[in-house]
Amino acid sequence: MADTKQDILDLAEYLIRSRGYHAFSYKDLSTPLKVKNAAIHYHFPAKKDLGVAVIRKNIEVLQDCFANWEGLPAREQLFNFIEIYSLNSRSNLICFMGALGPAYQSLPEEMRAQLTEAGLQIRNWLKWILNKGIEENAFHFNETVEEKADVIITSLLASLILNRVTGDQVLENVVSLIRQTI
Amino acid sequence: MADTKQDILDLAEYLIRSRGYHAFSYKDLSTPLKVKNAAIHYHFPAKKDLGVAVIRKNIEVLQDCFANWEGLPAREQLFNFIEIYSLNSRSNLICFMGALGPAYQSLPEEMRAQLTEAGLQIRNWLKWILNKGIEENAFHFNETVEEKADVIITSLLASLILNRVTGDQVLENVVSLIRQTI
DNA sequence: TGCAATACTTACTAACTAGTAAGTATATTT
DNA sequence: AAATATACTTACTAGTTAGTAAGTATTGCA
Repeated sequence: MADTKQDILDLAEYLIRSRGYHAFSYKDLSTPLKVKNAAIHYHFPAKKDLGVAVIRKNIEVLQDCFANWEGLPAREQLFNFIEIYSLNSRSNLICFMGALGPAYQSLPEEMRAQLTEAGLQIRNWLKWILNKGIEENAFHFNETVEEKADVIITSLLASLILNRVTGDQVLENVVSLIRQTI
Repeated sequence: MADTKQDILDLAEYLIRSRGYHAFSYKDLSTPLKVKNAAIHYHFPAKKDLGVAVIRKNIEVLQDCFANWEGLPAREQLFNFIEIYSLNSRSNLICFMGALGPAYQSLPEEMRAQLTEAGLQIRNWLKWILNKGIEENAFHFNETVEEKADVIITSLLASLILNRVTGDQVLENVVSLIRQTI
């Protein structure tokens, strides 16, 4: 038996991350999955439940990554994190934060709360890994970890967006600069 | 006589930059402006015409800025450019590229073309001003101008997005780092 | 064997969407 | 004064949207 719920969630994530939350409908899910729209409402009563589930899934995947990297040198962990964006770029997907963040003010409250939590978690992990790298004498930058963390997260996030708009070089340039200035 | 067309365009820009292209309707324009939806179709026959007009307006405003700054030292021009983002942040607006870029694949072809053109123009100006600053001995960075330009534009763009999601410090941190590493 | 839970489908709706055709008031030009 | 252009309104539509109530087939369990 096919896991319809998982299929719905995976396709919803793909649609959100390639078109945006407001640019896909239940039909965009039901037609390719060959189910009726009521089947989607059975698993996710409202569209916002689908949105929340997609954000939660992304948070959990990230947390699993962070947990699996535990013990690795800070430099390696940071480069693994950056590699996620390169993989996204190759499959022409932007990250969930880049897809949903711009529409923040038009999102249901539950989605906004999850998005804020996700953003804080990623930022906190980045600050933590930068501090760890400083302690390990692996990173040598003069700015504060808050400044460095915010530049890394923002430039990676927007690179995926601009890659689609102006071409494929943006992420490569950004990754190259981060590697040189860390 | 009120300039309805300009009012429509201004409100459409506000709605796109606070909610996104797919999250506003003709009703969101007609109700506050106290006109009927047909009045909007009179000035902008299709929704995509409104989208194209908003992008074009933003391109022209930017080009006017660049023209007005001509003659100023590169450092001052770059800081003026950064100041635009601080102003946007204070009025809780993201830039048109941050609002429309994530939905790129779901936008009408005419809008995509304008968006790509806008992205290339901004990137080219940034590269040009960075080169100018190097010639003036005002900038001292070791990376390529392409890398530096891409990090500046992406981190500013995404700072406005993350400021809304996680709080108000992101843009300040990013601006501080850019100023230190230029 | 019967009961209940799970995972749907069928069939529907109310609200909203962008968009249009035809009419009207006002200002401008000839 | 008549004709024309501008800037709308009125009144409508076809299609889409998320969402629901009721029915059904299948599975696992007591």
